[in-house]
Amino acid sequence: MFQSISQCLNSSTSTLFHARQAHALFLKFDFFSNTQLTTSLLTLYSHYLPFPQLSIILSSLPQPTIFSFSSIVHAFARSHHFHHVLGAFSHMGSRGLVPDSYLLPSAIKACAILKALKPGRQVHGFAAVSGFGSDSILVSSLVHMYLKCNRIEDARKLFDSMSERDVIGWSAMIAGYSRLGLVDKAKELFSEMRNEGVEPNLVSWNGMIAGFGNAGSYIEAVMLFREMISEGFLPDGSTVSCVLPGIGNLEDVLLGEQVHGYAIKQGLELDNFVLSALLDMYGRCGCASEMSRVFNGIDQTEIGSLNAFLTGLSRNGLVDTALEVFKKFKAREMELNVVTWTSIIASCSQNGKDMEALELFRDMQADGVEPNAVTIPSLIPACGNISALMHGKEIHCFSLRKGIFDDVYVGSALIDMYSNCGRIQLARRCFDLMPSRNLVSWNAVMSGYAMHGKAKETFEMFHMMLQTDHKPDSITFTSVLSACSQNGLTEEGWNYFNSMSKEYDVKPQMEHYACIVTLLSRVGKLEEAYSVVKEMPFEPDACVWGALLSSCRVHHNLSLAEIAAEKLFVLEPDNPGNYVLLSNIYASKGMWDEENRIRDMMKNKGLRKNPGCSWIEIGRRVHTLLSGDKSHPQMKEILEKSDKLSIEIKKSGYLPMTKSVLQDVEEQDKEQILCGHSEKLAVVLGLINTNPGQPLQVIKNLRICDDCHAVIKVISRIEDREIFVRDTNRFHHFKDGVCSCGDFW
DNA sequence: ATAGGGTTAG
Repeated sequence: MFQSISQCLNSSTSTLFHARQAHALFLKFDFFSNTQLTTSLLTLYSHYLPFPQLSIILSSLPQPTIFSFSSIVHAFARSHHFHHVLGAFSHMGSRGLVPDSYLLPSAIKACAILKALKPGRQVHGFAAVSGFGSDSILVSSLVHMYLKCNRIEDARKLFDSMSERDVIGWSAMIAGYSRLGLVDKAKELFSEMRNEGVEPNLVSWNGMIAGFGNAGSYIEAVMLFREMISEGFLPDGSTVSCVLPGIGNLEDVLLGEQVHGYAIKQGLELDNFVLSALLDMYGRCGCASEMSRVFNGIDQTEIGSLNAFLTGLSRNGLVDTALEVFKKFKAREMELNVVTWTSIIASCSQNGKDMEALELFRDMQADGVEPNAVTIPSLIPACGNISALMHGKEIHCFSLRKGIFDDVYVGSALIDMYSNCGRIQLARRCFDLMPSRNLVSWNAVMSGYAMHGKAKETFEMFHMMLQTDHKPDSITFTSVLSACSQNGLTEEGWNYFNSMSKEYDVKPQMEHYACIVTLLSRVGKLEEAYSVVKEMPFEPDACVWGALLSSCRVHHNLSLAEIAAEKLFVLEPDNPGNYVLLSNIYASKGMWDEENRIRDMMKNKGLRKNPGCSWIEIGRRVHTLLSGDKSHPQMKEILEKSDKLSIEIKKSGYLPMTKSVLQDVEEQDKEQILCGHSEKLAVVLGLINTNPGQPLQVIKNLRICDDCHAVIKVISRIEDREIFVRDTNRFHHFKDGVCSCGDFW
C-alpha cells in the first residue's frame, strides 16, 4: 500500500482527485510522519492548488519540515508561480523553519523575476548572517537578482567580491550589461573573463549578441555570431532568436535564409522563440510569401508567432490578410494578449482603417485585455487621422486614469492627434506638460504649427530645440520649410534650406526640394521654381512636379503647366488629379478643345476624378460625405438648411465663385454644383446636429475649393462658430468671418 | 531539489 500510494503520487497522470483521495488515506493512517510521502503529496497538490489553499494544508501538517516547503517552493518555481514561491517562503519563516542553501536560490530567483528588490535584499541579508556568503550558486543568484532589479552597481560589487567567479556569474554580468545597452561594458567583461582563464560558453555568447542587437548595433551582432561559429560553438535556439532581429533589420535575407536552413537542420523550428524571430525576419525583409509559408507550416501556433506574423503582414501592406488571420484565431478562442491586440490596432491605424482601430480597442477591453503604454500611442493616430476629437480626448483621459501619461510616445502621439484635430493649443499644452521629450515630440509640435500655418511658432520651437541636446533631422526641416511655404516666406525658406547641410549636416531630400518648389511657385516665382527643379541633384518626383503644376493653375502659367503635366503623366499615369488640374487650366482659359482632349485621355485610361470626400465627427460618430452624393439620411435637412444659409450669405454681399467650377455649363448649374461640395455638406450637417456655438471640425481628401472657403468664412460669422477644416495641404481655422490662412493657400 | 541567455506591439 505504501508503495502504491507513492507510485500514484509521483505519477504524471495523477490529478487533483487522486491527491484528495491520497490525502484522506494520509489522515486515516497518519502517513504525515513520513517525510518522503508528505513531500510527494504536496508536490502533487502544488500542480493544482494556488498558494492560499496549499498553505492551509501546510498549516494542518503536524510537523512540517524543510522538505515539505522545498517541494512546494520548487513546484511553484517550475510552474512559474513566483508570487507563490515568495508566499511559501515567508510562511516557512513564520513556522520557525530555517531555509537551507538549496531553497534560498529559488527564493532569490523569484525576487529576480518579480523584480522585488526589497524581499531580495532581505534574503541577501539572511544569507549573509547565516554563513552562506561564499556559496557560489547562491551568490550567483543574488547577482542575477540585482541585475534584474536594475541595480547593476550592487550586482557588480557582489560579483567582484566573489572568490571563485565561474562562467555562470560572468555570463550573468555580461547579459546584465547587455540588457541595459551597455555593450562596451559587456565586451570589456567578456575579454576580462577570458583573461582570467574562464572560457565563454553558449550563454556568454548569446548574451553578447543579444546586447548588440538591443543597442541597435546589428552589424556587430552578426559579426559576433560569425565569430562564435568560427570558434566552434553550435548556435542553439537562443542564439538564433537573438541574432535574427538584427538580420531582419539589416534586411540581409540571404543570411536570414542560411540561419533558417541551419535552424531546420538542428531541429530548432519547433522552438517558439525561433519561429517568431524567423517570421519577424522575413517580414522585415519584405518576404511575405516565405513568411506565410513558415507560419502555415506551424503545427500548434503559439501567441508569439501569431503576433510576429500579424505585424509582418501589416509591414508588407497586407492589412486585410492580417485582419482575417486575427479574426480566425480569435474565433478559435486562442488566448490573445496585449501584443496581439496592439499589433492589429497599429496595423489598422497605420493603414487607413481608423474606425476599425477604434472598434478593435473596444473589443480588446471587452475581452478583458488591459491596454498598456504601447497600445495607447498605436491607437491615438486613428483619432487624429479622422479628426475624431471626442474619441481622442476619451483615449487621452483613459491613459490618464490608467497612469500612462509620462511616456514619451504617448505624449508625442497626443501632440499629433490634437494638432490633426485642429487643436494646436492643446497640442502645445501636451508638449509643455511632457516630463521628457525626444526628437519625435519636437517634430510633432513643429509639424503641428506648420500645418496650421503658424510660421512664427514653428521657428520659435526650432530655436528652442537647438537649445536642448536634440539635433534637427530631415523631418524637422520638412516642417520648418513647409511653414515657410504656407506663408510665402521666400527669404526665410532659402535660409533654412541652405543651413540644412551647412550647419546641421542634414542633406536636403526630395521632400525639402518639394517644399522649396512649392514655396517659390506659390508666390508666383514660377521660373525660379522651375530652375530649382532643373538643378536638383536627383530626378524630381511627382510631388515636386505636382507642386509646380498646381501653382501654374493659380498663376495661370500654361506653358510651364504643360511641361509639368507631361512629366506627371509619365510618373503617375493613373493619378486622375494631374489630368484634372491641367484640364482645369485649359478650362479657365476657355480652351475647351484642349480641355476635352485631356478629359478624353482620362476616359480612355478609365480614370475618374477622385470624388471629393469629407468627414465630420458629431458626438461619437464620424460621418462621411461624398461630393454630390445624396445618400446621407439627413440630406433633406441639409438641403433645407443650405437654402436658408444661401439667402443669408447672399444678403451679406457674397457672390458664388463660379470660377471654381471648371466645366462648360450654364451659370445657374454651376451654383448647383457648388452646393454639393462635400466640405460644405459636412459643415451644414455639423450645424444641424450640434449645439449653437460648438466648434466643428471637418477633414477633406482634396484641397478646399475657393468657393467653399469663401462660404465657410461667412458661415463662421453668421452662425458664430469656429470651424476647422483640414485639407490635404493644411488647416483652415475659420472664425468671425476670417480664416487663419489669410486666404493664401 | 539550488545559479546564467532568447522572440512578437509604438
